[in-house]
Amino acid sequence: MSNTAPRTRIQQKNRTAIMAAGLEVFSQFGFRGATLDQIAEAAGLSKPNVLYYFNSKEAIYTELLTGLLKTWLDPLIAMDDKGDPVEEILGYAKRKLSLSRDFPRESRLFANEILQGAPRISEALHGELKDLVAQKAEVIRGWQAAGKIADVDPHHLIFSIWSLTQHYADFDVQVRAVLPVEDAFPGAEAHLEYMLRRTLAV
Amino acid sequence: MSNTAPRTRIQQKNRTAIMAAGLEVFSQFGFRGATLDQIAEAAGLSKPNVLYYFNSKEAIYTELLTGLLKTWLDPLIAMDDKGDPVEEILGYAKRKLSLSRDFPRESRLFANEILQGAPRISEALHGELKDLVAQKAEVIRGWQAAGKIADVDPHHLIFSIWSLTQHYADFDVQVRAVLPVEDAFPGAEAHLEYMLRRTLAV
DNA sequence: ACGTTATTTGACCAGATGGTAAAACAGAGG
DNA sequence: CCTCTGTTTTACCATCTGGTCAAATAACGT
Repeated sequence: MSNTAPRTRIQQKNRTAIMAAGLEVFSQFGFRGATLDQIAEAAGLSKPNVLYYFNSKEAIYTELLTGLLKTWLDPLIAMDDKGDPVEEILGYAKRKLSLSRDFPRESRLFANEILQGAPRISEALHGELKDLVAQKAEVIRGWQAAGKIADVDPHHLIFSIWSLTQHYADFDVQVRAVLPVEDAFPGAEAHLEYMLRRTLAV
Repeated sequence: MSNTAPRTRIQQKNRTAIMAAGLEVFSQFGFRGATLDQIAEAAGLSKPNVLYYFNSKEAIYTELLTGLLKTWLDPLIAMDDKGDPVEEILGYAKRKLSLSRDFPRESRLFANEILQGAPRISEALHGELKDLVAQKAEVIRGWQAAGKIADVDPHHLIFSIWSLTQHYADFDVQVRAVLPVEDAFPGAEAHLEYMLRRTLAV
């Protein structure tokens, strides 16, 4: 029943509700810490009813995860080797930061999976992700060879963008606890832009 | 039995073994995902024997967590307002990166706790941590007023150091999957130093 | 060697957890 | 009204989980 094409309207609705509930619960407790009862309650369904739409707890989780990966890679894919180097990299970083602002639970779900050793996604990490990063690292090296940006290690540059942006979603409660202002994102974006412009300047 | 002062040598040994096992298991699965059986097995003890030394699963966890917090704050405490600003900040960042290299499980345990909403440590976040950061932010503002470093938001500067350094411990499997070299840390340190020097330069 | 204390074990328990089976129910088409 | 398909519920199960208890065993001081 966990196929891709939902038939009826009610299936559509309930599958969506379960996915939303799963996102909420898995992102907070990780795969092992989350329970079907929690998910069922959050979705407003009974547990067996949830299992009518998804074969298992794991089916919900993996479907969430794979759906996520695409969203997570898209901003990097959009980085264009024909654009202005600094603006392309900055644009990528800002898109990534927007993801943290608009989809914090998705970010935390992903973070949880990686933290726990990525048992259900390591294949994609060694495949899709590695390839994409390698390809974009080449683009960055091209820009560096042309003298357009400073000579920093492309992989670590990408890591630094990941970490700087995801931090505001994944460590949200810490940021909130420490920061004297309500909304962290305006300051975060300004700081991110400043750091990156300075780092990339030739 | 979860007091601070272990009496006999055998208590010392077993409590240490349990803490080590707890660190291993909790850092991988988070509090809810970890089980006493896993911890007991990792410690080479029976489950009731573990509970002879610690009253509960939670007792192990909280003792780990509080012990950790100190280790985590020390590098920031050591940042001296009387030293050279750039070198002080860089020194802090490097000490933090060393923690990620030498104590990755501790970092992941902490990350797991924050990710899951920090239910058992939010008090410390709003107290000790917030105060310490506020105090060091003042130090940084002092350096900026004296024209020694660039005018970046002190809080976000600290966040960026946290995220850049912890990334290599918390997202270890991702870094390993993507990076074409074995050891990420030499490159990470060089990149971190480069970024920070450029960011802080007046 | 002996009694006392510290440690370890095996048996056990109540509740939670992922999952199943079958019956009850709802809705659409004839 | 009836049947067929899709949906939901009730009752249930095996296993796991955190934790307890009392008995067995090891250490230790004398």
